[in-house]
Amino acid sequence: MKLTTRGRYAVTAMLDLALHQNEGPVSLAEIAGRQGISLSYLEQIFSRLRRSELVSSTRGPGGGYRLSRPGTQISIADVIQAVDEMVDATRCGGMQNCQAEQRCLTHDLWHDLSDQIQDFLTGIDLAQLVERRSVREVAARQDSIVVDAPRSAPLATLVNSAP
Amino acid sequence: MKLTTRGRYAVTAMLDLALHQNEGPVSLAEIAGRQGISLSYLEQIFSRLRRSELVSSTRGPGGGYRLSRPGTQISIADVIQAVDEMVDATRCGGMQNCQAEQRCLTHDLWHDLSDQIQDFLTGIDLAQLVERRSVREVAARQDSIVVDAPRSAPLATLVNSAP
DNA sequence: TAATACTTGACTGTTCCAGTAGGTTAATTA
DNA sequence: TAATTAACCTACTGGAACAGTCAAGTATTA
Repeated sequence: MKLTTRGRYAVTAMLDLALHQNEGPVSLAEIAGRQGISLSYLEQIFSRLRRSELVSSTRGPGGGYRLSRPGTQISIADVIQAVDEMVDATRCGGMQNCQAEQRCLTHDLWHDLSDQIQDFLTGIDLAQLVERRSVREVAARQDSIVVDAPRSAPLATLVNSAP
Repeated sequence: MKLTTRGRYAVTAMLDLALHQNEGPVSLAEIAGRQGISLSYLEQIFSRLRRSELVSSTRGPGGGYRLSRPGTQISIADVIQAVDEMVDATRCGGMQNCQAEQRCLTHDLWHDLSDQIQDFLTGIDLAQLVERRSVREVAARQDSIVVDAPRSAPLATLVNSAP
């Protein structure tokens, strides 16, 4: 089974992206600030998300990331699969060589469980999450608070309007 | 999320126990031999299963373990919970302090996923597993091969023949 | 050209799983 | 009573992978 902080961060960050997409490209520093995730770690995560073509990036000032397709077409399973390996509860990873090259006693059980999880995560997309009341509530709270982002403290662009 | 080899071993061993219960107490050496699990590791696992009162033991020659209640009353969730910590997909472990002492953006999502998994694992008990064709097939295969389980090197004896 | 911001890769500390090793205690059998 | 069997317990270890850091590079825009 694979479901780690990295996967959770990835979904959270993608959801943040979906929430702020209308404002143009979203920089990782913004996401890091809002969601309380290490910027450097986010960079690693988005490198994988980009390779899986879930996001596209624009460089330079004012640049950042955006979803590469509508939120209705990005499932939670897509996101997790991009950053963690496939969610799979079997030991053999679906192969049937769990015990001495043969199927182990509980192979089918874990296989069924994997399907269960997979179906659940495939059945939810980013657009659905954005609509949820609980998500909107937390998002509103986060937007009302300005948090500073680490690294070289490029605070100016977040807080100040005048140079 | 917590679903490791230990949890899988525990379920497999408990299922083995359920399958051979009618023959009296089952020793860990037998289970280790049949299921290809290290004996020492099994001892650790059964120590937890015993503390959770899922199995009871008798010492001495002819001793071993038996289920402490009917297989219909032991769910897979019970077993996994006994050896791994609670299966929980949230980071905060159900508390709502995932981000700066507040609920994080995706808290509810992971909570729902946890429920999903929990329901699935709670809905299956050992007796049901015993009845499954796929289980009976593998069990028959395992019973037809007599393996002796030495203290160390459990896998080597399964594969190699003596020179 | 300078500033911005994405990109990449190497590196590190920590945790925890999976497994090993050795011993002790209790019950049975000879 | 001694030897055998098997549960019971504690400590230790190698390795993997996660979570996170650091630093240098490259592309884009003002």
